[in-house]
Amino acid sequence: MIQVPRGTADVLPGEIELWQYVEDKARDICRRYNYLEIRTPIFEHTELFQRGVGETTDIVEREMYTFTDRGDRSLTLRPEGTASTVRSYVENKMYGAPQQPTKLFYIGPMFRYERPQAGRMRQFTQFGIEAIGSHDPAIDAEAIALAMRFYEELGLKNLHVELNTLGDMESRQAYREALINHFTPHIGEFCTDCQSRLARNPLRILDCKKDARKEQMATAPVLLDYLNESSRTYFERVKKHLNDLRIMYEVNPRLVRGLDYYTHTAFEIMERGIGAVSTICGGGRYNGLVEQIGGQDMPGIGFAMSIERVLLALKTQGVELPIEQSLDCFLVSMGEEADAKAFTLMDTLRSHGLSADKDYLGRKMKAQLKSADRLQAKAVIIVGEDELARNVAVMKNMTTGKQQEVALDAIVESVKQITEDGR
RNA sequence: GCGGUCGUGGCGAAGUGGUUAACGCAUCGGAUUGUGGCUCCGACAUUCGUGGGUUCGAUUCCCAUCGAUCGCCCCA
Repeated sequence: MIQVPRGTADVLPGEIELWQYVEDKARDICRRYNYLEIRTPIFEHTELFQRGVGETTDIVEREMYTFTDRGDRSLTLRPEGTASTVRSYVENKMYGAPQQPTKLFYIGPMFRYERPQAGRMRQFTQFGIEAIGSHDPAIDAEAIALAMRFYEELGLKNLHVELNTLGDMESRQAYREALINHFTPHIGEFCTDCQSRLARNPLRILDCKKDARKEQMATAPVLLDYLNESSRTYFERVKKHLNDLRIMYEVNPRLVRGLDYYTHTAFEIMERGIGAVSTICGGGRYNGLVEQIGGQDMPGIGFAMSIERVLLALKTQGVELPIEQSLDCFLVSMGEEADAKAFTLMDTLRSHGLSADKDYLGRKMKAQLKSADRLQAKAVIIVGEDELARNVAVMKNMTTGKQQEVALDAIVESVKQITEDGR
């Protein structure tokens, strides 16, 4: 038997309704915050991610689905959405549009070659936003507010925002060097992971659980001391805007996001209980990225969240989304002629906007009623030979169980009456 | 990339080196010859992820492989 590839999954009827609800909610929230949807290709030139995400990141070093096409081009299934969005922004000269900043959102599949576990798939779906072209700290706060409102309206609780600043490029660079100088003399005592982090991303060493008690950890330089004045005030203003919006957050100086392009604001939204991974949303500011990808020097901020993890969080929190799926009308028929009549009646109902179905397995009346019940049909129309002869049908209200004869040319109204009663 | 656990009908789940692989749910049929949700009766795996090995014999033991799951790394 051929199975789905590892780390991928089918979303079947019964679950797809949850996806649709969550995606509809995302689109509605974005509409209110005036972010417009963009769809970019699912694969891009490999170079885009190498430059955009960063050569030394785990994503680029070991997680990309890269292949060569028949034209000998190196292409990669997108591992995240920001690089593609920024590429499109530059390529389509969106910076020239009259309305700035450019505020975009996307929902779509991303791909990373990893060992699957709870909340981590090789193909997963991200909902993300990007605001490109503004230095205003308020827009950083807006991004976080948008995400939080989205969760709130879905019914998620007990989320917390972790916030940090990485400073501008200058501050970040200075801090990075300070860390390297600090750890290098003792790196032999650290775990192998940390040893590799030293060159790649020394900020990550601070995050290590194994080496957390080492003396060098306690004495390590603190990022705050390396922030220049403008980076510091920027962070203060982001926090003030969040306070103004009454969004609770916790400053976590150890929050270091893995992608190379982040500057200034970095944040994660966490939810305990969806497995080993509790980050439901991650984002931050990327002031160097647009230029890195070949555009002008334009600031940007965005976040991405995985729909899979949102769904997991909803499940672990026991949130019931208001999804109703029921059929307006099920047609039950006995005999060949009546069956043909039911078929055309059904078509009439459908043409009037009602949902309707019938049996196609030649089953008995009892079984047909059972189908109607299982489909949660609000109304059932029963047509047999003698009703047919008199141009009527039995109209049954499945909620009350009551039934009465109705003229065939009045069934649309009759079904509508029943479906509207149910509301 | 590393480590743990697991893989029996549509789903859940027992089981044993030896000639019939429990049970529950679901499904279908009947009791109820034109009426659902309850009840009762009946039907439903030549087969135990796949491939190979050990054995007189394997679903049960061994190896490999694929997959699931949990954790590490990292991330959404």
